[in-house]
Amino acid sequence: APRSAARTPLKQADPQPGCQPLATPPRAGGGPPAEPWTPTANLKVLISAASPEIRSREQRRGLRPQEQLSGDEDEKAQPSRKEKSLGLLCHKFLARYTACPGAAESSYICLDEVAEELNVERRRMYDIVNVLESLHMVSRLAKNKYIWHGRHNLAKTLQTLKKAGEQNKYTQQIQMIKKREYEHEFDLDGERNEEEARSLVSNEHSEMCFVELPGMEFRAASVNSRKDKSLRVMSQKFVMLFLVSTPQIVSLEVAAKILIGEDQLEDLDKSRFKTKIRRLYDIANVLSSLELIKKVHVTEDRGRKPAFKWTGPEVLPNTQDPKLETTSATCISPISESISSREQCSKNLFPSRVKQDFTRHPSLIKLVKSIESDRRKIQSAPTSPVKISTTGTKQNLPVYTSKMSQLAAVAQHQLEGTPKTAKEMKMALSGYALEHTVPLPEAVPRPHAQAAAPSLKAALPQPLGALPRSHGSASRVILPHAHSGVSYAIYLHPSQAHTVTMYSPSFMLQPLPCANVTGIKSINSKVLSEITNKEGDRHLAADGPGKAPTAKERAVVKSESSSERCLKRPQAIQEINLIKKCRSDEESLDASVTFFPSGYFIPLTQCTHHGSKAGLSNKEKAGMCSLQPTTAYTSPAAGVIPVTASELEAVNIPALHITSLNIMLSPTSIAAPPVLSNSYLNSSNTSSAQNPSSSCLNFTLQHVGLMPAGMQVPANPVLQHVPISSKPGNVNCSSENTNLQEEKVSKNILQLLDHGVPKEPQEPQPTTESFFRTPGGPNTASSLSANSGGNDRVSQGTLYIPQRKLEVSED
DNA sequence: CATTCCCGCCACCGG
DNA sequence: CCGGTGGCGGGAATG
Repeated sequence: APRSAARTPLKQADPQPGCQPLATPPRAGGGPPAEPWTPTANLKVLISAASPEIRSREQRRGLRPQEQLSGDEDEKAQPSRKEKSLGLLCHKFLARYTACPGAAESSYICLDEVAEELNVERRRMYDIVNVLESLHMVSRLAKNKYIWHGRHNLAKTLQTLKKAGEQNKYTQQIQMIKKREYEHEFDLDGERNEEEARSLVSNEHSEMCFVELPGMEFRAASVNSRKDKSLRVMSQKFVMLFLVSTPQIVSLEVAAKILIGEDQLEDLDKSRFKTKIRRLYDIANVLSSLELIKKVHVTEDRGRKPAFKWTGPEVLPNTQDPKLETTSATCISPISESISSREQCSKNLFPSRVKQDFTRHPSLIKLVKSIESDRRKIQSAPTSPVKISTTGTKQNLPVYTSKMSQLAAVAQHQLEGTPKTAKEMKMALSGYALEHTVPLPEAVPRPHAQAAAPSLKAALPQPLGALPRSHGSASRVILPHAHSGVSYAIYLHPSQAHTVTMYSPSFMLQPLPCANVTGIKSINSKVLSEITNKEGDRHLAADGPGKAPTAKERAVVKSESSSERCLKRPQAIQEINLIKKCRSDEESLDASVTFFPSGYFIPLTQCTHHGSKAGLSNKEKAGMCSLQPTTAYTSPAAGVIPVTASELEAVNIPALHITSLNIMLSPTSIAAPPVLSNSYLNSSNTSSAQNPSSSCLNFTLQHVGLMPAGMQVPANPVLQHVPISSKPGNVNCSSENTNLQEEKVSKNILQLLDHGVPKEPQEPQPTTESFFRTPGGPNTASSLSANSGGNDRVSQGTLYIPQRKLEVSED
């Protein structure tokens, strides 16, 4: 009995059209005339056309009661629910901004006005804007104002989201859920154990964080408001699901489960679930209006369930522009990030108790604080002398340039307006094309080319970029982004913030569609392949579900090529060493646990191997104490793993970015082909004998989150092999310390840099490659096919999912 | 009855 | 203390 039902039935308070315009709604009489405003208006028309009859019928009904008014003709009609739908509303909204070619003004959005024009309550506007914001199609400027960006950043955003999704292991999570379902159905109730085990393992839902783009990160301090709450975040996650799943179809049910912690028992949360679904519908409606997804029905054994299919642009891992180099990946930039020490967290949306169990590992991070203020200043001075070096990335500039420029710029390009007709093809093209084709806003000074475009695909690491300027309290993590070297920031939930990590892109192995493995048939494999072809060989590796061999081959190729441009591994190593020196030893161990390149949470259990409990406690503490000056500082290099350098190399974790420090090495080298990773995983279970390096890899993977610890590695032993710290206790501390120390650390680091660390490592290094080729290494992937057959739970590496017939019906 | 999802109360929160 | 935000869930409209 939460909120009582005070629900008064007065629903029609009405701004109703029928009545006279009270306040002069702008659109006073305008009922009938379709909105003139947009050229694209047609779309909406069509849409609305959807169910005319119903509406009409409805109308009459409505009129009857109290009428009197009908004096006039207009049939303004009553609304009919459909006409008021969010989707339609969203279309109207989009129409407004979408099509305007040059009008700069159009780029500003004033909620009130729009609400009025569209005649809807303000509340609804928030729904729309929030999801648009999650895609970075708009950003909030100030109180009632937003700026329209259109699809400019869409491609980047999607890439980022995809990456994030991969890091979150969404693919696996989905799998898991499906599996669970399956068990339920069939298996009577067979193994409960399994379930439990699973639950432990999995769930890492992580975070609640909001992924941001560099250019628009600002939210002025003041302006920035509520911590990101769900809708925004939920929307991003939802999108991530599409991007990572192979048939790009996501059912509401699954999405809801994932978005919820999913960890908890199900029963009780019926209501929670329901609410989640409701929200998803809201989001879905908006996304549909954007033509990013479309509703379909998935028919599985158990009946058909509502689902959505991604119709947006394919996300390509990256792009091209071989121009890069310039900025060579490496950059050292002083970043400062502030973590808000205090937590501002009040409540979390996702109440998962489990949360605590997870340790955060953010992708890159940074936590420093301080400089932030500078940044602000900088803003004022465009040409500020600050040399943020950021060499590579040019994005910095833009950043401070600030919104103004952006705005202006943005205003200009809006294209998009893809009219419905051409749809898909167009869509795909447009998305992509637009992105690339369209120059950034002129206003923004874009220093040279974008960062190099790694020819590799997504899998590759990207050059790290500059760091983002920080902002206020929210702690952000930056993700280096692929092309363009743009960095993205992720806002972490405050509580999690303290943990720092290094991000190494290399880790992002993509889980890759394991369709084969799972046994799920991808309906559209054809489609995929087509796409792939289309795109050119370039990106395919990542996505193609193709057969292992092929994929592999490609992967290999890629890596090679990539190697050229890659980073200088040696340097990286050196740096690392340096760091190590600096840092005190004790931490080292933990560090390994705590920080690892992937972002997001990893269950401590995994990390520690067993001693999760302790970890928990620490974690909590960490949160609380946020910053106390610690005496110890050591290095924050925390990210460094205790593993020896050589080992690291072996593992291919070469590039460590020490974000906190601001020293970033470009990861480059890595390019671990997704396929490989996959296979590797599989193989792991299978073969017990692994060479050290492999174990290392395993370890790494687990930590990273690629592999759920429990699942993949059959025996814990693996962990043991790893040279990691043997001390159990340390783990805990690390996070805490890290946090505390960051500031110091960063300083130290900087100092170091000044002194002797090579700043611009440019030479390419041959490193990574070798790793891959190493015999015994991951390459050996035999396994893909091997496992698929058995469905037993045993093979943990892969979840076996019964093949179900999946039919997608269009609607 | 089931699926969709509109509506708007009301808790927050920054100013 | 106010007004913008936006979680949230009842329950109406639709299917």
